[in-house]
Order: sequence, then structure tokens, then C-alpha cells
Amino acid sequence: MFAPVSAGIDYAAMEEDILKRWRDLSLLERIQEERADGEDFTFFEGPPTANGPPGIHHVLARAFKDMFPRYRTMQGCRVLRKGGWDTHGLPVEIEVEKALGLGGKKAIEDFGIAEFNRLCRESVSEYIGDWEAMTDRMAFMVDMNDPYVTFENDYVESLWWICQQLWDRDLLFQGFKSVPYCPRCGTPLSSHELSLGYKDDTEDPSVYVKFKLADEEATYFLAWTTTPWTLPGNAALAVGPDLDYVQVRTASGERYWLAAERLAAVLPAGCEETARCKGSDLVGQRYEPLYSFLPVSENHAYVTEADFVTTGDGTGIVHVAPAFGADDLALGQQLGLPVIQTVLPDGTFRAEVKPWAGQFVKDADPGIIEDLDARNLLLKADTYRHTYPFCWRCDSPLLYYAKETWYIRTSALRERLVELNREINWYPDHIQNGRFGRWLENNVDWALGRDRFWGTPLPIWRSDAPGSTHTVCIGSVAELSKLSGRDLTDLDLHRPFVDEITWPAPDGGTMRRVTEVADCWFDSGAMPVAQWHHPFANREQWETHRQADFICEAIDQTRGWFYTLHAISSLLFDQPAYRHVICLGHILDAEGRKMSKSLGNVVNPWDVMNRYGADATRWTLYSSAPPGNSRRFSLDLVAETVRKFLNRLWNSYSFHVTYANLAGWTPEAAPEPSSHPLDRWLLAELQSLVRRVTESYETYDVLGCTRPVVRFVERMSNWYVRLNRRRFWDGDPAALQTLHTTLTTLSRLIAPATPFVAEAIHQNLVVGAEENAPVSVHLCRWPEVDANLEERALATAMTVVQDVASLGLAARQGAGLKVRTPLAQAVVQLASAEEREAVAKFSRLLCGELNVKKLNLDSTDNLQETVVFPLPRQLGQRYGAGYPRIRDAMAAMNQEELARAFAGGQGLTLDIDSDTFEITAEDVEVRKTPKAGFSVADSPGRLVAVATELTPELAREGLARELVRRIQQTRKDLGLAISDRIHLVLSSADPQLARIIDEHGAWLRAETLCTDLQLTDTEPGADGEVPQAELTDGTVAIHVRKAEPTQGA
RNA sequence: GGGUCUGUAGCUCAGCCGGUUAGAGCACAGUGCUGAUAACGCUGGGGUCAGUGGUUCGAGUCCACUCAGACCCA
Repeated sequence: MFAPVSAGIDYAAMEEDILKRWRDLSLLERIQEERADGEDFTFFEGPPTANGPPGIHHVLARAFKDMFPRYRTMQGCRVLRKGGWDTHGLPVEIEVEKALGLGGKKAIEDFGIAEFNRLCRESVSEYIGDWEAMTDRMAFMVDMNDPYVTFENDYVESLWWICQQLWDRDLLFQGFKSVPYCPRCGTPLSSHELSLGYKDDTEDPSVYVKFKLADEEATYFLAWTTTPWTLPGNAALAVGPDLDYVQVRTASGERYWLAAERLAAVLPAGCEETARCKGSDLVGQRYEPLYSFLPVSENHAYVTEADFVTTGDGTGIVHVAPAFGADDLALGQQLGLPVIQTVLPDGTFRAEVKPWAGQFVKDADPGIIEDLDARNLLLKADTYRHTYPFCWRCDSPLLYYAKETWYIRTSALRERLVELNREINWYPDHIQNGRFGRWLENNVDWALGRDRFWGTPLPIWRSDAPGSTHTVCIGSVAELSKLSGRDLTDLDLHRPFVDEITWPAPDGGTMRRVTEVADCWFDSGAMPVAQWHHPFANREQWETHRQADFICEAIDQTRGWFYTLHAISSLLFDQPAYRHVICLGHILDAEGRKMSKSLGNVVNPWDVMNRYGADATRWTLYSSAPPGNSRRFSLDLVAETVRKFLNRLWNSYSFHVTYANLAGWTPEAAPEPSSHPLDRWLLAELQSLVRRVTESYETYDVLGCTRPVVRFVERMSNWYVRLNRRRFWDGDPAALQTLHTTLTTLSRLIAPATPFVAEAIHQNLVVGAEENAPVSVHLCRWPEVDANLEERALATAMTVVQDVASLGLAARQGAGLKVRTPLAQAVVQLASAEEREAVAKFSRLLCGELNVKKLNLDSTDNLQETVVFPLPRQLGQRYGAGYPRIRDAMAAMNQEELARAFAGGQGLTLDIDSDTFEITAEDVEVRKTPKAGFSVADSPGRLVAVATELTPELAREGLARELVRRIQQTRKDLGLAISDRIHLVLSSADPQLARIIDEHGAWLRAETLCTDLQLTDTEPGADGEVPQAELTDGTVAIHVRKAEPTQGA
């Protein structure tokens, strides 16, 4: 006996039961034990930060992460699934800063770094419980008991080791980075801080500046800027190489170079064009610097080309100041331009910039404009409105400012990064050469340092002796202990404690740590190394798992984790960090808007999982859209998954258990193959499904793993089970075995995707019935295709049969004939002998489906009359009185041939009484009417006609079925069990009743499990209590009473 | 402003190498079936394949541009 399964199911409750079962089994531990000798499959967990509760988008990522490790486990692999937590970084600091009400770096320093970092450490585990609960509830199988944690000393020490590796290979260096910088708070802002403070319609100066050519008199390049204060830092001018430039002479006699497209907007009409060329022709021209406050040794003050030059505004010639703009700096680094840093960190000009020394740069703008004007270097000055960033804390306008910071020299290995990317399999594949590939091709050095507090301290110590460059990069705690002469084993590897470690420098100064901490993306990108505390421990683990077989995150990680993993692994080990990567699109709300707290449209994963269950949630995410697409998500979609997939599966399962138990059936260890065509068909379909799904798992095709299963379950439920109900009722072992095999195979096939339902089925059908069965479906081996059961011809045959059934039902409906009324025959006409053979094999099935006495496959009769009807509106308009003649002439022709001709695109030319009429296919309507006595439906190449004549015998049989149907409904309404016996009294004044019972009584009693049937001839009144059925000339009342079970039966 | 992706029925999505009249599910309407099913069948309404131009005998599909949305970068 299987445990009874009710069709109505509460998935959430079922899942809670299964979770408990897994806990009792210690499933994860058990899997790791049983697969200890398996081939290795390595999954890397992209670590989340637990300083906020998980949202539905985290469920999305975790659902996709879960499938493939589970699949590999079922293929026998030993799967690494180590959890991890990302704990450092600015977002964490900002949360704590807000909670403490601190305003900026200075305030944090005053508050105390030690206490601040302690609070950060606390904050990142605040929601760890929520995350663990969500992970557990959705059945993301990951080891949360032994996760890597990026703030732990072992982890940080590995990061130090990496820094030292890079340092030793001259890949770690100090350079400039342009950052949005708040002069008041004295700190750079991160991109998400930046996005908090943009203001539209900010007014700034708009100045057109004249740069005099070095070796041409009275000739200038015109450049445009909204930040005059950056002009003392000018190092070059940039043009677009493919843009057209003109030199024009103005009325004053001066000549200006600018983009041809900008001429009209910048200069008054009437200028004379004196030269024209491409931007690339200007490259290399030298000009006289506007200012020379700072000594400059490098080559500068010439024209170069840059792809960021546009003609949307300005002059098409861009003033380049590497000390400030990010584009400028990148270009400058590429060309070796000097960083002319004229501005101090507090936003004022340095002393060397004499006229404006000490002045806040923005306040100096008018003075600079005045100065340029006085020196005849200003064409014009105006104001300009645009979007400009402000500090979200103090509202000061931000400056883009090149700051000295630590870099990883990734650009030195740019080519190698691109090459190694070719070894990675990307899903969707466009990311490889698209977003990610392009990003790598344009790789710039990785700015590693952050002027912050809660992060991995850069392990770089430098002598504080004036002018000293003595610097060391530490690679381990032991090394630091040795250098500092202290045992630092228990040192917390964070600020401020690490900063306190100093020692005498050989040049007389003191070795002090640089104050920066590492970009937190460095932490997570280093996890392949640091999660093992490599090279200090776990050598074997590290060797085995240095490359992931599979990772999966959302698309925003292309420049985040996907990049940092790739960069670190390529630089250190010259190999990609991962072989397969699924890059997910973002999740949107039902209206297609981004989910955000401010819009209040964030879906809480618990609401979804509590209502519909984790399986339904997971399956919806897998199957509703390609993984890489952004996807709309709503509860309705999950509800649809329940209805259209899970319920159909569950009901088939419930059906199977009900009838297996009724028949006392148990599965056979080695069942005989069934010869029943429907069984063979289902098993053949099952084999194709296994083949298809397996291929999809092998190729990381998530839609291929899921959508075919939906189609299969639909056919299993609505075709196989429905058509075989009689066999199940009869306890046919072949049918029960077929459905059993199918359901248990299916449970393994869906186990990686919907682990709960799969487990529920497995527990009841397999664990409950077989000795030595795996205790969990997740310990089973993946199903294999049984080639003996694959019969492709059967699948095609069945599609013909299904089409014939549809046509037959359409034909019945066309004649208004209820399916319950039997008809004498259906005539089926098909295009080929193969199709006829297929249908013949299933003719009994089709007779039942269409409720006809026989199927006639041999008729060649013409069952439809064709009439080609000339349309009066069109032909009448064209030929007026000629229309009746056309009509009569066409009516006299062979309608079949005519219809064929028009269908084939031919027209018709009629010559009647010396008049000529041209008739096209648009002028006629081909009407088909069924032959008398039939109702017809057809599809291309197929036709089904049902005989419409209803003899009294057939009518009585139909009424008998109607009676049975009413009695069964009554049984249901009375709440009788399916196997309960009944007493039945039928009352009607219509003498037909007796005749019906005479002819069909035995059948009726068998169908309704009626042990005692009585007839009375009282015509029932309109008693609403007693169910009734309509006969031809009267009504019959149905009295059902449950029969007491016979003693001992 | 730049890059990548997406845009097909009211909604969620298919649509192969360019090839006949663009499909499915949901929702809606009618109707039928049902002792497994919260289901199911049949019929129907519903489409400027985002837009414009081009290539081609032929374009939802290829190319260019435009528009809208998403993400990343400025």
C-alpha cells in the first residue's frame, strides 16, 4: 500500500514536511558522504551581504544556482557547495553611518574606527538568520555550516598573500584615479552615493577658450568647457579622428579650428573657411599652454585623438585635464600625459597657482575667465544648464579629482584576459564577446584602494621619512610578526589594529601602513583562493577546486564578481576562474518596472513561498523566460505554474496511488514491457523527454530542462491517464506499472528543479515500496534513456490520432450532437497509408473518445459538397447586369475543379455571349457543405465526418449514459467513496425508462456499483431534493442510498 | 552621451537556415465532457511582429536608423 494521496494539496505544508524529512536524514551530509568518491564538480557561491533581508531577486539567483549542482550530484559527482558571505565595503559602512547619524569620514574617525568597525561586523550578520531561513526554505542546497566569510582573519591573510604575489610581479602600484570627490567631506564618493545626489538644471559657466597653435600666428584651437577651474591643469586637446574639422577666418582676422558640425552654433555667420580636414590630420599639432604654474617634464600641449569626442555640444575639441576628469585621466595614462594637479584635497588651488591660491576652485571660475579674456584667450563666456552631481550628505558640488591610490595593473595582461575569456562558456552567449568581452578589451587598471574603514587593509607599509620610497608589501601574518618583532597571531586584521603595527625603517623613518583598505570586490573575486586560506592551509581542497565548473549571478556582476574572479585568476594563475557561467537578467514587477523599495513593489519571497510553495516559485523562475532576460514576476505567474504544471503532476500521482491501492498493486522489480499501444506510447515519450532534459542539463539550457517537462506532464495527464481510466479502475497491472515507471522517472527528472514534489513522490512510490531504495530522490542516479522503449513512430502516430479526435469532436459540435449520445459511425479520410495505419491501431480508443460505434477508414466517398459562390458585391460592381450570367455559368461548371483552380491561384475567364469576364480568387467564396447525414470537420490532408442520424436505439443508449452520469454525480454529492455500493430507485412515468433499463441495466449497475435497482412509475414532481434526469418524454427521479457492506466481505 | 540586451495577441512567452494563411498557455465568450484533476475538449473574438527605410523573387527573421525599456559605463 502506498500512503493515500489527496488531489487537493497544500504545497507549502507538504514542503515543510519534506524539509523536516531532510533534516532527519541530514541529507546534505549524507550526499557528501555517498558521493565522496565521485568525480569532482565545483560550484562557487557568489557571496551575498547579509546586512539586509533577502528579496525575490536573491531567490532567483539561488534557484538557478541550485539546479546544476543537484543534477551533477545525481550524475554521481562529488559537488563542492561551500557557502560564503561578503562582509566588507561601503554599503555596509553607509548603513552603520546612517544608524549612528555620522556625517562623513571625519566624524567616523572622531567616533572611533575600532567601534565603528565593530558595528560594521555586527551589521553584516544581522540578517544572516533570515538568509539561512530563506535558503533552507527554498531548498538551495549549499553548505551554510562552513562558509567562507570575507572579514575573517584567515580570509584576509589569503588576500594579503595575493597582494604580495601581485607586488612581487610589479602588478600592484600607486597611481591616479579620477573620483567624484566632496571637498567638504574630504572623501571620494562611490557610484551609488553619487547617484543619490544628481541635480538637474545646474547652472555652470560655459566658456570657449582659444588655444594658440605653437607655430602659426593668430590661429587657435577652440575648446569648450564648463569647468574653467580645470584649465590650469590642461595637458592636451582631443579631437575625434573621424570627425570633420574646419579652419575659419573671422572678421577680426583670427583663424579658429573647430568641428565643421559645430561651426554654425559657435561662431557668427560669415566666417570664411580657410582649411578643412579630418580630426586625425590635426593629431600631433602643438599649442601654447594656457598656464604653466607647475613644472611639467612630460610631453604635453598637443592634439591627440579620443573616441569620447562628440559634436553634441562644444566645439568638437576637448580640453584634457588628467588631474580631474575620468576620461581625461584614462587618456592621459594611455599617452603618458602629466597629471597637473593644481588643486588640494580640500578643493582649493595650491600655492603655486598664485592668482587663485587658497581659493575654492569653483569660486575661482570668474577670475579665470577674466584672466583669459584679458590675455585674448577667450572667445566667449556664457552659462550652461546641465545635470551635475552634489554630495548627498552636505550638498557641496562634487569635483572630479585625480587622487593617488593603489592599482592592480590589469591592463598589462589585457590580451590574456581576453584570450582566457574565450575558454569560458557564457549563457547567454552574447555576454562573452558583448558586454564582458568589450569590457575586457577596454580594460583599465583596477583601482584597488579605498579611503575607508571597514575593509581588508592593504598590506603595504611605507617609510614615513621625508622623500622616502621605501615600501614593503606583506604576504602573511607571520611575515608581519617578524618585521614588527611582535607575535601578531591574534591580531584582528582590520583597522585600526593593523595600522598600529609599525617598525623602524632602514632609512631612519618608521614603517607605517598606507591608510587604504581594499575594494570589497577584491575580497569576493579572490574567493577561490581565500575560501581555503590558501596557501596557508587546505592545499588539497585548493588544488581540486581552483576552478569552478559553474557559477551563476545576475548580469550586473559582469563588471563585479564575474570580472574580479576572472582578473585575479588570470593574473595569478593564467587560467579562467570558471568554465560555465549563467548570467541572469533582473527581476521586474508585473508592470515591467524595476523592483525597488521606493516604488514599494518589492515582492517578499516569503509571501510567494508560503502561498504557493518553493517548487512553484522555482519552476516559475526557470520556465517563464530565458535566464538572461529581464523577467516580469507576479504571484499570478506562480499560480499558473501550480495549476498548469504541479497540479497536473500531483493529480496524476494521486490518481495512480488511489487505483494502485484499490487494486492492491505493488511495483515489480523487473516488469515485463507492456504491449498496450498507449503504454508503449507514454514510455516512448518518456524516453525522448529523458534524452532532451539530460542534454539540456549538460548544456546549461534551463528552458530545455523545464519546458519539455510541462508538455510531457500535460500529455500524461490529459491524454494517457484520461484515456486509460477504465484500465486503472480494472486494476490493469500494465497500466499501473507504466504510470508508476513514468512518475518515478519523472520525479528524478525534476528533482534538481523542484526538489520537494520530486521527493514527495519518491518517498511514497519508491522508498515506501522498494527495499534498498535510496532514502531520498536526491541520492538517486539520474535516469537513463532506455533505447528499447524509444519508438519515434508511435509519437507521430499519436499526433495523427489526436488530430482525428479533435476533428471528430469539432464535427460533433458542428452538428450540435452531445458527446454522450452515441453515433453510428465516423468516417475518417487521411492523406497516407501510414496515417491510416496509425489511426487503425487506435480505432477503439477513438471510438470511445468520439463515442461512435465504428470508425470507417476506407471510405472514398465525397463527404463534402463544394460550391464556388461568385460574390455579388464585387462582381456586381464590376460587371453589373453580367453578374447573373456569371453565376449561372459558374454553377454549371464542375465545382470541385473550379475550387481547386482558385485555390491554386488561377483565375477564370468566362466568355459568355461575346462578353468576357475575368474572375479571380478574391471574387469568389468556396463553400463546403457536408453531405446529407454527416457533419464534417477537416484540417489540411485530414477529414472526419460523423454520421448524424440518431436511431431510437442510439438515443436510448445515450439516455442510459445520461442516467449513469447523473447517478455518479449523485454519489459524489452524497460523499460516497469510490468503491461504495449503492441501492438505487429510479422513478418515472415515462415507459421509456423500463426499456432503457431492460437494454442497459446490467451496464448501469456495474458502472454505478448498484447492488439493488428498483423502478417505480410515479412521475416525480418538482422536488428539488431529489436529483433528476431528463428523458425524451419525461423526467426520472434518482434515489441513491449507500448499501451496507456485506458481513465478511 | 557610449556599450550590451529586450520589444510578437490584454498578460507570460514560442517562432529553426529568410519561404504558404504568425503560434501556445493564461484571461474572455459560447459549448461540451467528467467517479483522478483547482482540471479537460471543441469553437470563437483578439496581431501595424515597436517604428521607418533598405537588401531579397520573398523579411517577425538579415542590414541601417529611430523610439521605448533594462543593465553597465560616462
